[in-house]
Amino acid sequence: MEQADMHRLLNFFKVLAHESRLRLLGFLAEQEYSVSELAKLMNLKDPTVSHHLGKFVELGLVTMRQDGTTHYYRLDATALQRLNKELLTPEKVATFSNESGSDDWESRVRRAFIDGETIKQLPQSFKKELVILKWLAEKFERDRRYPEKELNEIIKQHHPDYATLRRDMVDCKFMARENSVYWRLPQEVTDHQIEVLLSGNFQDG
Amino acid sequence: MEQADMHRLLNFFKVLAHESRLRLLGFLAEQEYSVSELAKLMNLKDPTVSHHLGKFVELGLVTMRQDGTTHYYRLDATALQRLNKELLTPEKVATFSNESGSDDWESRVRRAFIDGETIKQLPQSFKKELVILKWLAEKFERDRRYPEKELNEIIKQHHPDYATLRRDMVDCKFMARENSVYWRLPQEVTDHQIEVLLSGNFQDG
DNA sequence: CTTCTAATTAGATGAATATCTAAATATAGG
DNA sequence: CCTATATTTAGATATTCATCTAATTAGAAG
Repeated sequence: MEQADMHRLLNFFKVLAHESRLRLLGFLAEQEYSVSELAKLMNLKDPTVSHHLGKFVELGLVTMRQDGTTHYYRLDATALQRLNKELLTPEKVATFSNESGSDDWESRVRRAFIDGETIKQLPQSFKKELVILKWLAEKFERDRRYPEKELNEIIKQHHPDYATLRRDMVDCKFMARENSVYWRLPQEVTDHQIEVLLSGNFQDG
Repeated sequence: MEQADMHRLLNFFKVLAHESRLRLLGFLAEQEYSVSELAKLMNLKDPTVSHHLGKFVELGLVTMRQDGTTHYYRLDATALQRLNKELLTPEKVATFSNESGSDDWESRVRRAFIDGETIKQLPQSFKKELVILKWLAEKFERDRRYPEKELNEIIKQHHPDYATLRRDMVDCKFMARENSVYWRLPQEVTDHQIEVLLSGNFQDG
């Protein structure tokens, strides 16, 4: 659904994104014209104009009526307004990334940076990295001790740079470590540490 | 004014008329992203994304905030709505052909005396000639200076009697002249002069 | 059926521009 | 000052598409 909308809009923009066609629309907005009339007015050849008009008709922006061998084209003004209003709302635009979603910020961050079980890339922003670390931490049971080697293996299933992630999880107190053995810390400890880290660090929202 | 509007709109469409950029907008609608984040998400190289973002910023659709070496981009949703509403009304579109007007008196005069790009004959009535002069004046860019020879050539493309037309355009202050160089005058100057000339001069309709 | 005119379709060419690589710039940290 | 990283700029290539000419289709009238 999003993709259909997006390609409809894309086509709309592509059709209107040329000077000749905008000027053509200008003529057609006043009254109806035949192909050859328009060609003379615009200093273009008939086939060129015909080609442009075809795109308009395909879009539903312009209609044609035939009289003898002459084809008269005119603008459908209601179609213009309809397209104009219906297509370009911020909510629609938000769906174009097909990483869509009407849920909260954390979900959006996860959807952006995690694909299934693999982290596509590490965010630049610390706040966003926290979301990823939180997700990663969930892969470890509480009340269990992980030798460094095992911890690395688990992280590697989600992202190759296990060293960075391991360090950051410790720094943010998602995990603790002693003698190369790691374990998950309680929620409150993590939350408190994050608050501290963020307090000097006002980034986006 | 018409032409400026039209080129603004044209640029707007050109910027939005590419799939990569629409998808980019999709991401930016949700939250802010850095260039490299977007590049990875879209499977494009950083310079490509930077290039697209530049166009958005130029349009005023997207804003950037810098943190260290990282540039965060985000959508200005109000700008989107503003552009969307302001630009694409049927009345505006009608001006793009610079053969304006639906079926008012001016349009009828033009249709009577102008065929395509050539003036079929000069009207007898001063009021009607004004319409033709106005049309002719549009063939010249504002903020540009035309040597008399070039001016003549351009007028000759529309009517053989360039001398009369040149004189009348100056008289009605469509154009000004100094040392055989001509340029288009601002709308208000022309309008004012026409009012003066017409005030003592009630001819037909 | 032939001819004339208007429009469309097909195919070729050229211009605009999306994307890439390489180089330049700017910022943070040692 | 030197290195490392994020971005931008420059320049090259490739693709998309506007426009043209030539050929085809379709209607109107002899």
